[in-house]
Amino acid sequence: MLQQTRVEAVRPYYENWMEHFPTVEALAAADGDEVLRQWQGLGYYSRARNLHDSVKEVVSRYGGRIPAEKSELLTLKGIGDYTAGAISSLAYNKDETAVDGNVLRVFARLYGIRENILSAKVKKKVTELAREQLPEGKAGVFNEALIEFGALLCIPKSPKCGECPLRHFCEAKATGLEKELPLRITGKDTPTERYAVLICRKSHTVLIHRRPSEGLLASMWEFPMVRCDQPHGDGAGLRHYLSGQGLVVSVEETVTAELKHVFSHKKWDLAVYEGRYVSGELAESEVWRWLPVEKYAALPWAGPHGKLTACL
DNA sequence: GATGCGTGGGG
DNA sequence: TCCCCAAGCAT
Repeated sequence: MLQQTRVEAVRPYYENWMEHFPTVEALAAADGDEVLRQWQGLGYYSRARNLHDSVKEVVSRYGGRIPAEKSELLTLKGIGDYTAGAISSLAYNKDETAVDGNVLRVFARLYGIRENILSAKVKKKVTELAREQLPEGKAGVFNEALIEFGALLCIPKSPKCGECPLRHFCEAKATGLEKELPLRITGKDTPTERYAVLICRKSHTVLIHRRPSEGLLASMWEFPMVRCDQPHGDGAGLRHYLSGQGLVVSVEETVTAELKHVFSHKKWDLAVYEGRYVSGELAESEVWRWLPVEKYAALPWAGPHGKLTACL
């Protein structure tokens, strides 16, 4: 859960998770959709699938005990160099490094590394430095201290150098680069897309759609959507077409407040998706479903849609 | 090596 | 309001 995610964001999910799946056996036996549902809203949903797969592997291959050896941990889905090192050192006190974003930042400043910390080259260099410093038999507390140090003191912006016990040894501080380092050079920025969401009601059911098992928000359920920032996926044109059919449909953009307003009216019954007419005759399938309102809570919902189910 | 993959909080 | 970015991994 903590991979690329803040502790504050994880905490409530972790607490809830441990109540639902208190043991590896319980998680291994759980239904995949239920696992995804408990992860709903946390992001990076492949982590949930990987964790489920790995825990099943731990039960079937390792008798329910998570391996201590890094080489074995690395064979599990969703466990890479950092997580393998963290489990091996923190849980079993093996002499392994655990270089995460915090440790990269700390070493970049401490050693004045003026290179992109997102590169494999710097990651390798920092791992070597950490390996040299690693106190034999104390890797667990050492790694945790490094990580906590980065999370609490040597923070990304405005590091707390005044309280730092290492301020007299820090290359970045000595050269006045403590706010410039570490260097993070990313690629091109992510383009924005706009979608219209359709709320389509038929008696006491609502039309929903399951996303593909790979890619963005994989396997999550959502309300039907159409691009509304390009000519061939125009939400306004869609509304016009549908009203010409004598149908009552709502087409709104993905703004939570607007969708709450849409839900409050409860009078829609049909929709169009990707230019194809979808009617009450639409057969239920793995992908499309007319879902009774009371069953919403049982499914994993994509992004903002998950927060709307309470409105139904 | 570069890119896709979420979400929410803080400056 | 906008931008940055947070205990990475898979492809």
